[in-house]
Amino acid sequence: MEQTPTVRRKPTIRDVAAAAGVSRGTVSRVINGGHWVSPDARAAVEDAIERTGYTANHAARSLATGRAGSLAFLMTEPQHLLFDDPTFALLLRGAAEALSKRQMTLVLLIAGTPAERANVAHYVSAGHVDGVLLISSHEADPLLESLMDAGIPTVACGVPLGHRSEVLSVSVDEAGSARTMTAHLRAHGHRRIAMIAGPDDTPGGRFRLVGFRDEMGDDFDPELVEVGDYSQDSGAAAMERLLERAPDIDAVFAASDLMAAGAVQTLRRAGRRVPDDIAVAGFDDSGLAATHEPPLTTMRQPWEQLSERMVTLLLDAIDGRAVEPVVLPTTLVVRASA
Amino acid sequence: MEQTPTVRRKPTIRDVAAAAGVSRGTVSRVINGGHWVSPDARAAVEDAIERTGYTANHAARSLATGRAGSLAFLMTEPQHLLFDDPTFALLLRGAAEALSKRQMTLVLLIAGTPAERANVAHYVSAGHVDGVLLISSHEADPLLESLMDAGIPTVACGVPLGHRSEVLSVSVDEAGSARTMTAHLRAHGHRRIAMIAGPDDTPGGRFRLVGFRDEMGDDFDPELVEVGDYSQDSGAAAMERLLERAPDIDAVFAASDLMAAGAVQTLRRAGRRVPDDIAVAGFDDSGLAATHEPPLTTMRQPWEQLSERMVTLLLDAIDGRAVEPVVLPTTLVVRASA
DNA sequence: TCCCGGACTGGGACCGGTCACAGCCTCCGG
DNA sequence: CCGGAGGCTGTGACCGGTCCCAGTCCGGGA
Repeated sequence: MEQTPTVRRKPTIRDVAAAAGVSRGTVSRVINGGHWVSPDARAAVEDAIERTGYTANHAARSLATGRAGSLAFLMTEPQHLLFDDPTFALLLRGAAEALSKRQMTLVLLIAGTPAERANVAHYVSAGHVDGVLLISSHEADPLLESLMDAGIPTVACGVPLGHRSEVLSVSVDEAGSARTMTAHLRAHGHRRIAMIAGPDDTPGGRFRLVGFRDEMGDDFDPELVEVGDYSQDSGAAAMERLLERAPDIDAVFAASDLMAAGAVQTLRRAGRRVPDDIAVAGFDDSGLAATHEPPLTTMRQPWEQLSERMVTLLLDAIDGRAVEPVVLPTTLVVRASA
Repeated sequence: MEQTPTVRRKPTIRDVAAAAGVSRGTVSRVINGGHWVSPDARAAVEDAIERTGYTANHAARSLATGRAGSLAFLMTEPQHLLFDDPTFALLLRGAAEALSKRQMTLVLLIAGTPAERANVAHYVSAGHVDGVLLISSHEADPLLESLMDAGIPTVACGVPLGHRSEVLSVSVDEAGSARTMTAHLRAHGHRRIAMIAGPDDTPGGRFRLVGFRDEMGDDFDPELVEVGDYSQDSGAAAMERLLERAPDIDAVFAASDLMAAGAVQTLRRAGRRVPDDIAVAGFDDSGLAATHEPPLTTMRQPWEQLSERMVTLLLDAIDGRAVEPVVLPTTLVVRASA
């Protein structure tokens, strides 16, 4: 008789039970906290787990408990932003770490194309994930709407515009942050302050502009506002338009560090020195702000907190605990550019 | 009698079967390709799926088939690289898209701390994923070793150093690329060419230097080599050391765009103009190369192909098809800096 | 007319866990 | 000596699919 090669199967909970001389139930109890288990049994099971090299089967557990043990990190921005904008990476990393602490995992979903967007809700319902971390939604995003209709626990990054108010979100105080930065610029004697705002259909685009306008008060001049899409190129282009229209501006507040970098690029080409001739301020305190030439004065978003709070909020919502949107403060970081 | 709120359960395959008037087996067959199913039955099932809003339960399928339907994107670099280096984002996005085409998902794993690294192999065995895309391994990485020991299909990005040769990988022709760039610099009349190499325990660090040295031939001067860790700061620091040691260099070849950017920063501070006084070349053609001031001459890595090939290679390995490591070509992108 | 094979279908067993319940033992109070 | 309460344990049912085998139906060749 020939010896079968014995393709050693992965040990299951039954193997562990047999090895420990107890039942499946007891093993399960030990694995999940271990209440109502005698010290002897617990020791035997732990020993058996060690000996057999047992690892719980995730799919089986998922099936039995009805929970996936993972969350989706859903990005809906057009592609170029993902690999240009360092803030996404910050959020992603933070979320992954927050989850790994909890023995859960992050599933990355990119819904850039309309086709991809269309089946995200469907896909998410398939039980892949317990909830969704929605990154950067534009106004009245149908995707968010369909997630909510499907009853999928969702937490947005930034207050989603144009939705029923119950949408959960973690955001920063956009308007207040913009007021702080504007006040900083005014305190340094700048009067002709321009703003390169973000898209009006994003919270950062809309409310940072609101804060800027409020703080400027009577000095606010709509001529000095241009809009970009947060990218460096759009900042450079906006700066060109501003310079053409109002060559006398003495400060620029951009709604993202990338746009600020673009503005500096344009200004340099135009022969203006930063900050001597014109001050430039950004927003985000993304990685590039500190290494930029000159280093950017900016509003620091609390990235670690943002992702951590998004995760806790979402998990609370999933577990049915009482939850409400979170607003975090930002801090002014003064560097050389303004 | 009170009306129970009817918490409508998600429809299962049995509900569909009942609605279509067929058996579970037939429904399952329709879902999976639909061979050996009569046109009538197929139509009835498809209609029933539509009506009931059925979505396959991923965990159940996973349990029955023994496949997770997802791959891990495992990053082992120290944290700061993730959010500084845009190349990671490129790979990540490419991999996510390649998988979404195949109805699979990407699970993001970050094993930065030793503790995290320690249980990755254990974790991966839990059945979360079918295989691992390993990003950026340093020499003789014990993590890779334990993944291989555990029999987990793994594909590395870049040829892992210090391992048995059977490790699957997708990489670019590092040495050849470096020769191409070096030849380009020499063709433009540069003779005192310095190199800012990557860490010697990474393939990009080691083999790009090899290519540089080979191409330089007798003109190679070990004095003109400095090592960075691919980050912008390290490039700036390396450039400082080079300038101090050999003020007469007329070109610098950095093993990453970020380090090239750092070098330009240092050169600018030192009052040297790029490219007039000194040429600077990078590597990667990451997003920043084109928008950099001046735009960077660099070697373009075929990012989309890299991630796509990593995924196909890994899936082939998982399915037990014959596979071997892949090496892709790079292309020289000439911009203003060199 | 019978038999056979191919197309199609139904249903039991199974994947590896969790959960709820029943049962056991032991100890204590009445 | 009995009843009962706790602490602990074992077991059957179940989660929602897939797989595979047995069976039905039907048409065509002998």
